[in-house]
Amino acid sequence: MLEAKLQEAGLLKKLLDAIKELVTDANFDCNEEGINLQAMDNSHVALVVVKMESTGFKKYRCDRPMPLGVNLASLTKVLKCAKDDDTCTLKAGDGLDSLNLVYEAKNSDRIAEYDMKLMDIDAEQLGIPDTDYDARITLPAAEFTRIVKDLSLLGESVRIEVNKEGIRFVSDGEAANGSVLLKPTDGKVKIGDDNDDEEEEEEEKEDEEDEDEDSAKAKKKAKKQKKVKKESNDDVEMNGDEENGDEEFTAKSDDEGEDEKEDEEESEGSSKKRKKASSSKSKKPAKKAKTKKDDDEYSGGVDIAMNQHVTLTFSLKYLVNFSKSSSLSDSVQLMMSNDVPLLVSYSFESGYIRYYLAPKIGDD
Amino acid sequence: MLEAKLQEAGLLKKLLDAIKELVTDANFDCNEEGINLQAMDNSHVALVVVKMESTGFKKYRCDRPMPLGVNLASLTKVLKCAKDDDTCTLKAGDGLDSLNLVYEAKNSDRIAEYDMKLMDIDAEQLGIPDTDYDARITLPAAEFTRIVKDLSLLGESVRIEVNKEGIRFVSDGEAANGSVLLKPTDGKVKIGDDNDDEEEEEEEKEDEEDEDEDSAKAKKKAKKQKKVKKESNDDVEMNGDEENGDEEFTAKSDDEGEDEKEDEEESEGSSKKRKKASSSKSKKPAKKAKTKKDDDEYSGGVDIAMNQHVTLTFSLKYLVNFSKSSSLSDSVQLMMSNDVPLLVSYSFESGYIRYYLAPKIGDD
DNA sequence: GTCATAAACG
DNA sequence: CGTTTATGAC
Repeated sequence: MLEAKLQEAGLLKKLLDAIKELVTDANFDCNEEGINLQAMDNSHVALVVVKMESTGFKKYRCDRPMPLGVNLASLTKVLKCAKDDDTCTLKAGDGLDSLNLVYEAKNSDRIAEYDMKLMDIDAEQLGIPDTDYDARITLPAAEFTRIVKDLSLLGESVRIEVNKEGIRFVSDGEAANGSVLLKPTDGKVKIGDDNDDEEEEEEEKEDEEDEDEDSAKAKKKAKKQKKVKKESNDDVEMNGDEENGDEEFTAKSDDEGEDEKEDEEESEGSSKKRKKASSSKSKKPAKKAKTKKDDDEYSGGVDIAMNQHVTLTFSLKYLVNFSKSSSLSDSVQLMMSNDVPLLVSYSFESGYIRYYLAPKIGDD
Repeated sequence: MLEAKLQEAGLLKKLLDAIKELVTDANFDCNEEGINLQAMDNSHVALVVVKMESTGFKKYRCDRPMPLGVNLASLTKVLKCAKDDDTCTLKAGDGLDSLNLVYEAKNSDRIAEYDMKLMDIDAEQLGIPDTDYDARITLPAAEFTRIVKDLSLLGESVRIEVNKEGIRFVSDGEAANGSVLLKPTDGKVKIGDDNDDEEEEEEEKEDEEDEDEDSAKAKKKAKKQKKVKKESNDDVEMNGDEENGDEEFTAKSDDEGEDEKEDEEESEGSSKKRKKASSSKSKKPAKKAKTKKDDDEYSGGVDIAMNQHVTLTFSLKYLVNFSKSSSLSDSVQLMMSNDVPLLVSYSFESGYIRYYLAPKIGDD
């Protein structure tokens, strides 16, 4: 049995607005820790992951894991019937095939109740590799939206380049080419170990990257992990030691709604520190508090950390779609490594929405 | 000859916006008391009645009754040429087949003049029964709009239930069912005689409703009439004694533009008080002042008075259409009796727009 | 306010 | 089936 009371229906509305054009049906996997959603987009090109932690709810109770198969168009309609500041209580019985939503207006006698049919969705859950990203960029969500929208007017794709200058978005179109460069607000691209206090190391890194990246990386790994974790502004880890770090999503057949955690458990064994850091992300109150703090404190600037130059090309159509999530957060993080899917992450209080998009091959 | 000067062209614009999608052509029946419009919607399911009392005009003169046959699309176009705060003077000559409109900007030398062709409309005037409604609900117009729009996302029809809890709107759709309950703002559904000062009678009523409604009603009729009239916040009578109360519209062949008044004269004879109250509504300055006062004073709450439980089902499409009139008033009144057309009424200074909609039979 | 899509109409 | 019209997105 699930009973989850959200203080503001608006959060759910925004989440659905963000994903409903990408995904038609998806399981809301509810368990005691919260609600997770994971789905490939309709054309099976992008992966959407939503997490709403139980602590983000005013009331939360879920006795046992329940995958709630939802048609997102239906849920969107039902949520349209809520005002943003209504409270929203989700209820689902163990054996029932419907989701009950109750909206209560803040200071009013209006109570609206909806019952939405659920469906069985054959969820091919994907294992999300816990990638070592070579570049992490935090920028204002509105800035990202603006850039991808602008460039989408010119061409189909955008090449994103991260180097010590900053991050550059380049689109070549029929009629015009466009290039947008964002420099880090503090003027410094945090290089290598993500530590801008050690300037000499920064220099060292720059040289290495252009010649012998792998050895440089290997050499710095252990240090990087700690430092990135310690000072980064975000929930997404920039580095890890797993050998599967650069692989694409691997299909899994289970349906247990704790995929991310399980992935970590399955694939990790080499680094105790990483494992701890990684799983704390999805469970520990300490981490949640940090997320909230980050959002509240986000200053509107551009922050760039990288281990090596990254250049990737993506379909703008998808990035534009992802950028709809900017209603959920002031900032967005881009995580990139060469030849690895881009991770676009919007964090909100007690949760996040993340998108993974495979790069185009070649440089079309 | 008609000459009617409206202080604000905006009023006419709003009225046309409200009905132009429901009705294509209609007679503006002008007489010395004002301008009335009465028309079935294009699919002959709903009835629209508009009244603009002469006192609502800055200048008003109409020597003899004139039905002005107007294509509403044309009039809408012509009215688009006026600014909302322009004055608008309507002129029509006795023998002429056109309507002259003059717009004068408030503090300007701009005078615009339009002539619109009139047409002969074979108006089958309908006699509107002066129904005894068993439930009267006053609610914020925006709330009503919101509810019917929301529910129209889910299904075609809405079942409206009025009972001592409040008013409930229920829609069953393919993907989801919805139910919105509005409780009266003061917490009390005024039951039976509409008098909430007599609590013990309220209790008594509640019991009666569930068992022997007719006798209870009969017993209380005389008192109800007075009290409802006295304290109700609206222009629409909730109760009356006529035997034609529960009949549907009856077609009339005349075309004289004073239908409502004539109806009253024709059908009433039993209750002097009612007649007086009813006709004063459309004529006396005292009543107009009250209407205005009501609008000004409307507090935004939900007020419910009922004699017995009412449950009716309506097509949401029409209710959504009706709710476009909310630009004309902050509040809307719903008047309902079982098996009788719903009356939806928006009052504005010196006039109103009303819609009648027959309930669906069965409960589909 | 304009545009694009979706429903309604002929 | 094409046209027209209403409604929602930008």
